[in-house]
Amino acid sequence: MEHAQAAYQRSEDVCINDLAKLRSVGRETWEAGLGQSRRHRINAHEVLFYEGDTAERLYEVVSGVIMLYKLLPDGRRQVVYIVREGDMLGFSRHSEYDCTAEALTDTELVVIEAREAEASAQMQSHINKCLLLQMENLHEHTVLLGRKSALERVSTFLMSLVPNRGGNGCEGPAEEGRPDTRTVVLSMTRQEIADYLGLTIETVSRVVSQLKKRGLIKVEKQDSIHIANICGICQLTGIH
Amino acid sequence: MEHAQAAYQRSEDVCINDLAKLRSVGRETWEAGLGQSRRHRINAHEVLFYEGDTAERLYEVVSGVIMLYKLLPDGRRQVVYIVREGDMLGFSRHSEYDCTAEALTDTELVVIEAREAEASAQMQSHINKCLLLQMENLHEHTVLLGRKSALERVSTFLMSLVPNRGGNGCEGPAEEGRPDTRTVVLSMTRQEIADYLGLTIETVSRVVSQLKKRGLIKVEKQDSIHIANICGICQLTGIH
DNA sequence: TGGCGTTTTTGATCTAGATCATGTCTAACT
DNA sequence: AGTTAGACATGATCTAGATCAAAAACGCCA
Repeated sequence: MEHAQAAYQRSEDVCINDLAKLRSVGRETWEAGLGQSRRHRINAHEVLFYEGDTAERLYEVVSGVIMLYKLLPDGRRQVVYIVREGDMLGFSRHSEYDCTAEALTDTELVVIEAREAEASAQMQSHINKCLLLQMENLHEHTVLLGRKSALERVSTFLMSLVPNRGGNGCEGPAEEGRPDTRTVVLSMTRQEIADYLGLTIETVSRVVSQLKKRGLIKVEKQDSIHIANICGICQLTGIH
Repeated sequence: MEHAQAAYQRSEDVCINDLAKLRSVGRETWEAGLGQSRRHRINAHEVLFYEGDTAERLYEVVSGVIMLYKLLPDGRRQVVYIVREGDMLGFSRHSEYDCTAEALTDTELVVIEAREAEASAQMQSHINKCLLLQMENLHEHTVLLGRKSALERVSTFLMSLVPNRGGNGCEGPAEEGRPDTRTVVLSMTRQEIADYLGLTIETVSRVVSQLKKRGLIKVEKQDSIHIANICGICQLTGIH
């Protein structure tokens, strides 16, 4: 299973929860088929829509990162999904969004009117592929939240930022001797990471410190982590 | 938001994470359009497919309950979804199932060849609706796993078995004076519930005992719980 | 109806991670 | 370069839920 889908992920810089396959039926294809396709830009920390808003539009992320979260009435927050380039958001089963969508970075989006999306078969097929991707990612994240330790959660999160590595389609380290290394940009604060991983900010911070002390990572900027030993982190994700 | 979808849920015995709307484009409609549509029956605790199996078929649950779960290599298990009547399973982004599907009760299924499903527009639309439903349920469950206490998790689980109550579309108790009461069938062992809620079997058992002591529920059989005060349980779900 | 394996409940103890409390770093301004 | 507010790290303590260990209840078949 580990290497089963390597064929889909040969391109370059494809993350685990990423989109090589989506791209093959991506924007270029369906955008032409739409009557009008508008673009929209939002800045980091702006809200695109709130949970409960009337769901009239879908969005595809052209560049940037968006988080979807839900709040409990007492203020507890859970980030339920991270939407990256090529992925979509704004799906709704009835008339309202079930999550709030907030930009983690400056973001460029394609706006798709829900009415129009329903009419286009190509669009429907694209939506379908995005939904299947999101389902798989959510299943994986459910395991993380239900059964993994803090160390495993943070390690899994770091691995999810390394293209072509960890979980399905892992290519293993490059040839012998090459350093098994990569710098990843988090584009999330410790609080946002905590709310994504079902932890507190302090626990996230402590795990990061522990990985640093073990020499597995180096914190370059708050937002940017150099992974000194990718396989080492991967061993801590709980999937081995 | 609370009462927004009441219109969809008027029929009778429709659970929160249930399917009033799906039924309107349900089996009757698309089954006729398929070349052949086979039925399949499996017994409680039989496995329909394993994680990693080649994904050639979709299934719709006609009667019974199926759980989808994932295992970590050391044996930890997380139940990621419960598939009930009218809902579908067997979705896959590439060639393999990402979860194991095991029957909780004796189950009757409609079998749909993946190739055929792709060809039928009606089927596609039905699949799409199921995916949207599952996404919403997964988002909700993500909040439960990431942020809710054991008491809140078990209460939420119980409420999910009460038709038309809890969360969206809650109708509130019947008229004044009517007992706010219902017997629900779990169709899951304590271990399966624990693996669904991200708890241990002992914690589930203790919370159930606590609810019993508080007079909110009565355990009729191991598998069957009488909720003596539905609103009382709902108050414990964390969503108020 | 009685025996037995399985599931569930209950109790005692332990611990990972939360919570509470400071201290330190960073980055954006003067 | 110096100031400052927000983000991050670290330390001390607490606790919800896990773990370990029996006991009790269930349900099944002879």
